[in-house]
Amino acid sequence: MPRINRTRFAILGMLMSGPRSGYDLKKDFEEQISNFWSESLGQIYPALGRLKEEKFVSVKIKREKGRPERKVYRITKKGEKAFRDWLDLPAEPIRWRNELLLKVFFGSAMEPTDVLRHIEQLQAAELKTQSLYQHYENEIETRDASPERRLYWRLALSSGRHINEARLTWCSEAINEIKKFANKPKSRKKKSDD
Amino acid sequence: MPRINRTRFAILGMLMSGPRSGYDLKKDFEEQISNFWSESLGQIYPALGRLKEEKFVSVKIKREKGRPERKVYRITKKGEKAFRDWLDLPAEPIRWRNELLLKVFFGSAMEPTDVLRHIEQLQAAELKTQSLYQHYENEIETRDASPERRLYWRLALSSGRHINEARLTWCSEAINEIKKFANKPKSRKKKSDD
DNA sequence: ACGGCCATGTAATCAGTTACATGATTCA
DNA sequence: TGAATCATGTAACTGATTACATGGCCGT
Repeated sequence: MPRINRTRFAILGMLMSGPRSGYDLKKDFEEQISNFWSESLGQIYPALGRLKEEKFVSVKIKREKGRPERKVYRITKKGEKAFRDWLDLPAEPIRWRNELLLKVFFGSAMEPTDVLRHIEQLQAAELKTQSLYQHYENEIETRDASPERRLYWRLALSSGRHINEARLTWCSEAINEIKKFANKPKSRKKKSDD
Repeated sequence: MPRINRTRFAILGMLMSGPRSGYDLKKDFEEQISNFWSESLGQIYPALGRLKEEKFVSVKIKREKGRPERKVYRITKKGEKAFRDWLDLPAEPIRWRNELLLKVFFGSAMEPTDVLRHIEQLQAAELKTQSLYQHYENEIETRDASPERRLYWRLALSSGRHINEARLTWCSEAINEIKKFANKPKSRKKKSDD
């Protein structure tokens, strides 16, 4: 069966909380859900065009002095129906493609120190992400949205925080295990120059 | 900059531990790393063709009675070099696209019970995955591989286990929070027929 | 003057899945 | 005989990113 196009529904979902331009949508995706979703402008603009043709959205051109022209899209009744129908469908499981784990899996083709380097890079990135979460959580509370919308926003964010913590835990464990392995004299290969 | 083709390196990595056919590769991807990687035959066969042209692999046709002809690929010195060069590069961060979280984020367009249904579906799937991990972990020990290869195999697997646990924790928390919200009389909408 | 942001869009390319096409063997 | 597995490949299509193209405004 053909896969459904999620970009369309991500856009419709955003338009549910008010009309926006393509450019606005891109910013909202990044500011609100970059944690688990991303769309490029190269997808957003064509998708908006198709949604327009199908009458899932309507457009109004807004001119404001001192700014370029903007095409502001508003979801229609027909669009809302389509969006709710999609919401009802079970979510498709994600397909993982994790390059770091692939490299770790092939780790025996490297020196242990090289594997450690890779994991430490992930660890550094995850620590950065971790420090962002507190910031995001505070920001939700400053947004003008209903308690219900805040609840779901918080839940989506907390999912990211849990995964982030899990990755950090794994990094520590993996680093320990690799060091333990590398220090066993029996298992070291050539290069005994230490 | 152009993205690098990871399929090629996933294949080369598999060939590092012995020659295989395209069909074998597909099975190995599924049995060993489906946890964080997947390749379809529609990608494997063309990729093998290109790797052959570039002299990263060599081919031998194997005929065994009672079985169709197989093309068995072996990594060359040149291929090993290319593989190690790729291993050295830092891994690119994964692009998340999580349809379930997208639906949860848009949860205020549904009844809380519908959001709960989605999360419970994820929970059921993750519980299934959880029960698979013990099985996989036992299997690693039965495989004919060096302690080093087993270590990295175990680490790649344990990453999945940590993420799985994190998702299950999140599911429980999310279910609780949504139920708490839905039971607050103030925040319920129409449909007071209970 | 130049960089950065606002704003829209198209084209080229790559990545990836599914369907199509073929054909042998084995087992029920 | 018909389904399942082994085995290889191509074609069609969808998905997604990046580069290209255009142009105005604002601040330094």
